[in-house]
Amino acid sequence: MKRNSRLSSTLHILVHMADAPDRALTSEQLAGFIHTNPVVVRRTIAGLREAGIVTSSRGHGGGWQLGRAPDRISLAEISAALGETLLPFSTEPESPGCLVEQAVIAVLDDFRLEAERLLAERLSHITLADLTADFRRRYDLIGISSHAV
Amino acid sequence: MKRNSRLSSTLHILVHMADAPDRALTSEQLAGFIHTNPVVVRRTIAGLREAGIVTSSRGHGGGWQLGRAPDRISLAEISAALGETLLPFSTEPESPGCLVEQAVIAVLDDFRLEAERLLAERLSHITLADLTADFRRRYDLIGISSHAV
DNA sequence: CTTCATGTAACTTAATTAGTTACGAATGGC
DNA sequence: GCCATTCGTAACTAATTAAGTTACATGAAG
Repeated sequence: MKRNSRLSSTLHILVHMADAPDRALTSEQLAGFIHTNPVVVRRTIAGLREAGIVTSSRGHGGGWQLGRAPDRISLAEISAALGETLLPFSTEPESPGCLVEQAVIAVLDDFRLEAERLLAERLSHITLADLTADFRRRYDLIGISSHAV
Repeated sequence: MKRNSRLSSTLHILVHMADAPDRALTSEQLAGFIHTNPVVVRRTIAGLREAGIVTSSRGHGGGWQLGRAPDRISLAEISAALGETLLPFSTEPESPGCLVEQAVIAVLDDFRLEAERLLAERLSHITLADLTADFRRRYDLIGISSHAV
């Protein structure tokens, strides 16, 4: 799993879970999808469990399942549950007392606040169901073209 | 200089340059403002020179100056010249051929495209002149309150 | 009571970036 | 011409962060 791909890797995993709603998938299986380690998976999606996006169970037949219907799980919630920041830049003071820095940070924080609100709003309209629908569309297309050839 | 503070550090530097339009500031002086090394400064703002945002000159009296008026330098240009990404997540394929991944990346890239357009648009309306104005406002306020006490 | 699975701590490894040293190339003052 | 100054850049070191790994305790199912 690459450095900044926690969101896409997690979505990948979740779509697989949405695609097998009847059974629990183990961290080992999930790790296989994104070519990583079961422990990394458990660590990564631990926050999703706390947010109710997924549930986990131990022992025989245990593993991971969605906590609710895919159309009620938005990318905004997923991103937040992963603890991801939507904007990459920091605005922590490094020279407290410097008025130039204060001005810079004030403007940047204003922008950040507005931007994060905007991005979260947009992400809240994209659900896991949209992703699985897109996946199925691709799946059907491949099926058709395979027949055609 | 902290890890994700390249944008705010660069803005800090640029406001100082805008505040001294008559003379060139050396990388050493600029480094002092953000508590780092002259070489780090030169490296960081090298891209701004290529973008025409700043100019540099060597030798006696050399150093850095703004390449044009502060009200014609937007945060969008600065951010771009720094090579900063506006969104932090990666969408590079790690399992080429996996339809689930393709669906995830397609949706995420759509979002990214739209989001980057939006953020850049907003950043293009904030100029260095806005930052210096904010700085001067703070400066005057402190002056007044100092007098009052 | 054995097997399978998660939960989590602790450690190792890899990648990235800041910081540093060093030196070459311009530039301007004398 | 020569020297001080300043950038440009390469090469190296150090610090930080996140992934990967190992190990083991906990709990559930048969």
